[in-house]
Amino acid sequence: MSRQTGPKAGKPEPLATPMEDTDIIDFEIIELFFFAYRDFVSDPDAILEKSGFGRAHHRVVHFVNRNPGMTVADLLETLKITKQSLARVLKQLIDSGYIRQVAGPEDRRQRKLYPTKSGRELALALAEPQSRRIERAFEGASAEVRESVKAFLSGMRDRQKAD
Amino acid sequence: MSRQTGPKAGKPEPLATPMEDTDIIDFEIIELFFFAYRDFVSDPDAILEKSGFGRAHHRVVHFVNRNPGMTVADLLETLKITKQSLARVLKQLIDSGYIRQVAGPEDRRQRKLYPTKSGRELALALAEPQSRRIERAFEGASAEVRESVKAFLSGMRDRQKAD
DNA sequence: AATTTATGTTAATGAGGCTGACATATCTTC
DNA sequence: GAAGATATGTCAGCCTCATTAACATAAATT
Repeated sequence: MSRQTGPKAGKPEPLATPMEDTDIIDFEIIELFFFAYRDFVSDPDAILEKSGFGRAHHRVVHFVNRNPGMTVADLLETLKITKQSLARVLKQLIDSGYIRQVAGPEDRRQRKLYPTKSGRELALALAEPQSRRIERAFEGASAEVRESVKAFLSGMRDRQKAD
Repeated sequence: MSRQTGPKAGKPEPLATPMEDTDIIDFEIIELFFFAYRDFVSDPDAILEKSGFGRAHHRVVHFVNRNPGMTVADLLETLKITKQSLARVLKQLIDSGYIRQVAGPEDRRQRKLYPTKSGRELALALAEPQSRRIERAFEGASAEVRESVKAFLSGMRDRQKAD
């Protein structure tokens, strides 16, 4: 006797059929994206935990290395977090000697952010396994395929709001 | 007078040159992937906060809908989290009537997980904006391009450990 | 009968977000 | 020059979602 007693049973019946791709919903790519990102961030996570840092530190180190001289406001805009959230992480990176602040030459209220030498090294060390993973995922792919993937990833972003 | 006083200055000099793509490091795709995922999860996040749920609930609802009858152990393996982390989230989803548990027909220690009708509806509602975003990113792409992107995302995953 | 397995539960901890409120220095505007 | 706006920093408290550790229970296996 299973519980398949029909719609008369007191409790709502559980649904046994899997949710499949439909005309409108592409579950396959949703899942691929989830797994890809989960594993993509696991490499740097493993490196970071040795220094007592986390994912948040990684993001800050990455963007400051990519855009030296960016301000705190720039970073908040990029990461889409609040300044209170950033503060703790940024303070730790500055105290640990990975990032330095310099007052803006024009506007002295600004704090322009720069990596130190060890900050640059950390960013490279974190990017290295991620880059190897990307290379592996592209194994033998043509330049056209690489461009298609970049176009796809770029298309996944929010369109910037007109201000 | 800048601080460009050369290597003799007391403190380590900040590095002003941006970190560019090299032969070995592909920063461009690393960043594209970060932004794409950040925005990809922002759609369901906005829906979930209305019901007081979070990202963790989304993941559970999604996978139970995709694989009805999966066990708690299956889910832990898929999400790569601990059972204590899963417990709270799963309990809330069961109490709210989105997921049901049924003792395994062969092994009665198992709890097989199924979506209810409203659980199915929730999963679809969460997937819908993500799927629209994917469609937008693929706008006018050929079937070959879609396959290439899927192959790329799939290649980004960890290789499964042989047991 | 003893052990292993699948699951559940409780308690303490930590990372990394959030809001709100307020402080300070500096730039802009009247 | 005073007033206001802006960029940043800081304090306090809260939330979600993850962690480890320890223990409980029921059911399967040996």
